This record gives sequence, structure tokens and C-alpha cells, in this order.
Amino acid sequence: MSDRLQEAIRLFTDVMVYGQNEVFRKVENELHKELSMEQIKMLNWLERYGPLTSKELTELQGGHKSATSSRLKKLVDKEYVKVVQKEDDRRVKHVEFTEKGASAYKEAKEQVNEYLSSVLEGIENEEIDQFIYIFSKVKELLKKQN
Amino acid sequence: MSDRLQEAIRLFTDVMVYGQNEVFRKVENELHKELSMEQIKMLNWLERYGPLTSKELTELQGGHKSATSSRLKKLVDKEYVKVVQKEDDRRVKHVEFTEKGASAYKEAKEQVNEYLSSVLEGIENEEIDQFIYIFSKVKELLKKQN
DNA sequence: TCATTTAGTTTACCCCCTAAACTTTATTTT
DNA sequence: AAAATAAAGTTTAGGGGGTAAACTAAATGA
Repeated sequence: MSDRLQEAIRLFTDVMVYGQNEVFRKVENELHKELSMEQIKMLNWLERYGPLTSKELTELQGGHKSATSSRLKKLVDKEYVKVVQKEDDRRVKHVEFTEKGASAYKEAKEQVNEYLSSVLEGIENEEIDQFIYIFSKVKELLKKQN
Repeated sequence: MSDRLQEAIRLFTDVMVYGQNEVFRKVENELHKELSMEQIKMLNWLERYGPLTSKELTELQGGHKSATSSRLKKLVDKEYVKVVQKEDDRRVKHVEFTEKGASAYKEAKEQVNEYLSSVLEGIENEEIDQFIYIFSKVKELLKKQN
């Protein structure tokens, strides 16, 4: 394997590690303490495609259905979402935002965006197109793994 | 804020999320079940700079010292590392690999590398330099957050 | 009506984390 | 020399995450 691919792997790993340390930790400890990162991700799917069932949330977010169930329970307990049974199939439950949840999520999203803006503003104007191109490519490669 | 910076933020978030879902989950569930991702990271620091004290490991890996303590205890229990008290300051303990740990870590590292190779091989030869440049830049921006 | 399947929950067990409080040891101050 | 303070690391309490198997309730199919 080429040395440059090796270098690319090391950089990818470093960005993932630093990104997780800096961004996830910053979000969970300082910017927004009401919601964990995984909860924010779940609410993001809900905002984009909601209302959604447990099964759909599991498929979108990944992981085991019991993780989805447990996470949902916490969001219900926090009154950020509500669960409504489907009328013609009472096994199926749709999850939707409460007003409190929509508000909390909006605030969290804004805080994450602000923070990431301050980080990525270090990208020079002429580098942004390169950034967008390379990150789009990496995203597709990661999505292709399934 | 420019639309392109917004797009960059969205892509960065997506890569972080997909990367964590695909890579971390793949590593922890399929490639290597003996070590969690955080344990692998800790052993990586140990390999690069070891032997190290608890305090030094906390500084390198980030997080609270109690997280380091707990993680170390698990690695000790698995006989992957051993802890030796400093002779002239018995509060201080140095952590080093056992043979078993060095072997397990080497295997985990190889598996992670192989997997990431298969993902990033989708990067075209002429894109690698761009990738390296952009990811180096992002890494420095993230490191600068402290 | 009974067997099978599906959607979601619970249980057991693993991992992660922070912060405060604690123990042991070293250093500094009195 | 003794007391106070500081440092290194551990423990405790409480929060989060996860998987997989087993379970419950409901729907579907034979």
C-alpha cells in the first residue's frame, strides 16, 4: 500500500479522534448539557423525516433496536418527544417532537453550529471548495460500507 | 455566514457521524472484540510515548482522571498492561505493556488499518494530496481548540 | 384456532463519562 | 518535628452509550 494512503489513514484517524474529543466532549459538557450527542442525532433524524417509528429510527441512526428503545425512553422522560400508537397496527409507535423538545433541539443545534463555525472558520475561502469536495467523497465512501 | 461554510459544517458533521457509526462500530463489534475503541486509543498513546503515568495518559487522551483510572483498571484486569510504582515517589505509577497486551494491540491496530485501507482506497490517486492537505488543516484547527 | 412473525421493551452485561470525595504519599509551612 | 497543603490516583454516585437474548403484545398466515 502506498505511503500516501498510509498518511491519509493516519490523518483520517486523527481527525476522527480529535473531532470526537473536541466536538463531542465540548457539546456534551459545555454547550448543551440537557442532551447527549446520540440524543441530538436522534432528534436530528426526527426533524428531517419525522414522525418516525422505532424501527425507522434504528435504521437511520444505526445500532441495535434496544439502544433506540432505551434512548427514546430517556427522551420521553425528559418530555422532549411523545410516542403515539398507530391506530391500525398497535405494535407500531410513531415518535414526534413535543414543543419542549423542538425548542431544546433547536437550541442545541444552534450551539453545535456556532461552535463548528468557529472551528471551521479557519478554513480559507479558497479551500472551502476543496473541503466540500473531499468531505463529500469521504462521506460517500463511509455510507458505501453497508 | 456563507452558505459554503454552512455546507462545510454539515459535511463535517456527517463525516464525523458516519465515521463513528461505521468505523467505531465496525472495530468494536466485528474486527476486535477484546478491546474497546477508547482502550485502543489509550494503548496507542502507550505505544508512542510509553511508559506513561496516569496523569500523562489523561493529558494525552483527554477526559477526567477517573475515566483514565477506570480504563486502566480494565486493561490491568485483562493483563494487557501492568502498573509499576515509581521508586522515589510512590504516588506515581507508570503503565507499560505486557507481552499479551502488545500482541493484542498490534493485532487490533492492523485490523483497524486494513479496514480503513479498504474504505479510503476509494480515494483516487490524484485526490490523495488534496485529502492529506485538507485533513491536516482540519486536524490543526481541532487541536487549536484547547 | 393455532403457529409464526413483527414491533418494541426488558434484562444482563459490557463500555463510556464527570465530579466530588476519599486514601496515600510527598512537599511546604510553621 | 509536626501540621497544613498539595499531588497522584482510586472510589463512589450518577449520568450516558451499546449488544444480544428473552420477553410481551399485536398482527398475519396457515
